Amino acid sequence: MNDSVMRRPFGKSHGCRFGEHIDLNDLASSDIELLNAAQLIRKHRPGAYIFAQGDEPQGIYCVASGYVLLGRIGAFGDKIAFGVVGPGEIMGYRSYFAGDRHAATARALTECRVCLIPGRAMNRLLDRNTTLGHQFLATLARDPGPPDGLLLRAHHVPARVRLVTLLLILRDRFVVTGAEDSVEFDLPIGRRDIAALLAMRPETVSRTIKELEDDGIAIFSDRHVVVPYLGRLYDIAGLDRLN
Amino acid sequence: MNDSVMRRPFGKSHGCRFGEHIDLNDLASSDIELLNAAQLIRKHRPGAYIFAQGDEPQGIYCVASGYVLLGRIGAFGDKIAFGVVGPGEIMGYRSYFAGDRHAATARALTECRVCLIPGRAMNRLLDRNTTLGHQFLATLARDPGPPDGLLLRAHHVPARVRLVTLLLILRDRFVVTGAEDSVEFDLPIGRRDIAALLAMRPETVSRTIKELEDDGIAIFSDRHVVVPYLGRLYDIAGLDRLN
DNA sequence: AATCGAACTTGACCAAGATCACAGCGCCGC
DNA sequence: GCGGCGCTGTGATCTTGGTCAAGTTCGATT
Repeated sequence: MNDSVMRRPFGKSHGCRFGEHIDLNDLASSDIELLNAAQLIRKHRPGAYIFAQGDEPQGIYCVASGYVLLGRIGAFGDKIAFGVVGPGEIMGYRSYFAGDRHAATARALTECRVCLIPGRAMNRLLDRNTTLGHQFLATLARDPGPPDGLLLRAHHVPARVRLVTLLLILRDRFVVTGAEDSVEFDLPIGRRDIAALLAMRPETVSRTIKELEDDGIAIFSDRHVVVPYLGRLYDIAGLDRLN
Repeated sequence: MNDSVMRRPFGKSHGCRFGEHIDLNDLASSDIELLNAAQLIRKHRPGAYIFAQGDEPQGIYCVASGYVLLGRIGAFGDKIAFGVVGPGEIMGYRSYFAGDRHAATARALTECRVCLIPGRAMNRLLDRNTTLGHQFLATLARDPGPPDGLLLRAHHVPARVRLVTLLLILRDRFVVTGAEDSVEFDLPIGRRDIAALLAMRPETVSRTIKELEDDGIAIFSDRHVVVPYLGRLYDIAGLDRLN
């Protein structure tokens, strides 16, 4: 990758509008100077990686020109793209603010120029300027972010795994007895709501519960659940692929 | 609903910890007084609605005790629950910060006490206290939020609808010609990436494209797309159910 | 030109889960 | 008690889209 690095004055002219909801006009000129001094603009050719899943976030990226594809690799090795970022839009901010490693990979779709606002500069701006903070809150709140949790998985992951995952979540909250490796708890919701939570039909919930009972993984009496070997739940939720 | 309203001093003791990532210890005592004065605590019985999809957000809710089920009704009338909120956790903040109406419905699962921090007080706190702002940024960044967009729909919505939705999204960005009701544009990505975006297989993309062509809805030549009647795309993406 | 390979298409088959239909069952009001 | 209603379990069938296995096209490399 012969991506080149260069500096350019910050302003509306070069395309870094910072997305729809963030308006640089709200920045004081001293803030804009800070941006100018701190930003790094890089040029990428199609296919180049701008950042990759697992990387430590360096700051916030803003696409000046061209298009970028966001994707991620799920817990099961499923590759999924979930967004296209175009001129004037920002990316990478979710992981940055969360303080986690990047949950997504950004790959140049076309030739493109991307500028990076280093985290240090970003934080200084946010402390000076509460309006900018409000705008970022709004931007984050509107952006659904990378698909994760039950939902994405819902697509490729069998019903049994989804159900077991839900059991693990509810276990924490509604435990009755927690001896050794076995657990006993009460579901706060009926089959109907379980079905809704897992995006499937009540009938399928019934059948899947029966499967779990047949396999000795959990015993259900109405809303009461007994799990003899908690480890098995983790096995199923973690990586099935085998069974 | 005989949900009662009452006031209580704000502090760690009554369970309003504001979620994992937000620590009220960071607030100055004057800020805490502000919270005490502004908050409204309500008691709800199981099944009661705390807020409903489409409501105008009043502020941010914090569950003091009990459990709340979050759900939403999709564009197609599909009811889906997507989370359970327990003691010390906050909810409703996404819509509040986004400035949109609530995208979800919160229903009491058990008897519960929920306190509401009105928006006005919230904003004042945020302006005084940039640390709190950072904490909310982190909270928002970590919270996947209500499932929406292509992904949730992916589950119940047929491949054809997902593909058409993608076409509508890409149309905006890559238009070549935009006469009257017909459009012509170039896809920035290949079939493989389309498949990844829509969480399906390249084979299925091919087949679905063929269907669309057979139905005269769009004509594909490699990456070039011609849509004679744009309205039809909206029909398919908006509410199929008929076809 | 010959070949290789990547991206795409097409067809046959299969499996998971949705749908439809119906039967228990508990609960509530009368 | 009786009758209805909503939730739940069970069975039969169907549809969607994933999987596997060949082709096809096209561009790049030698």
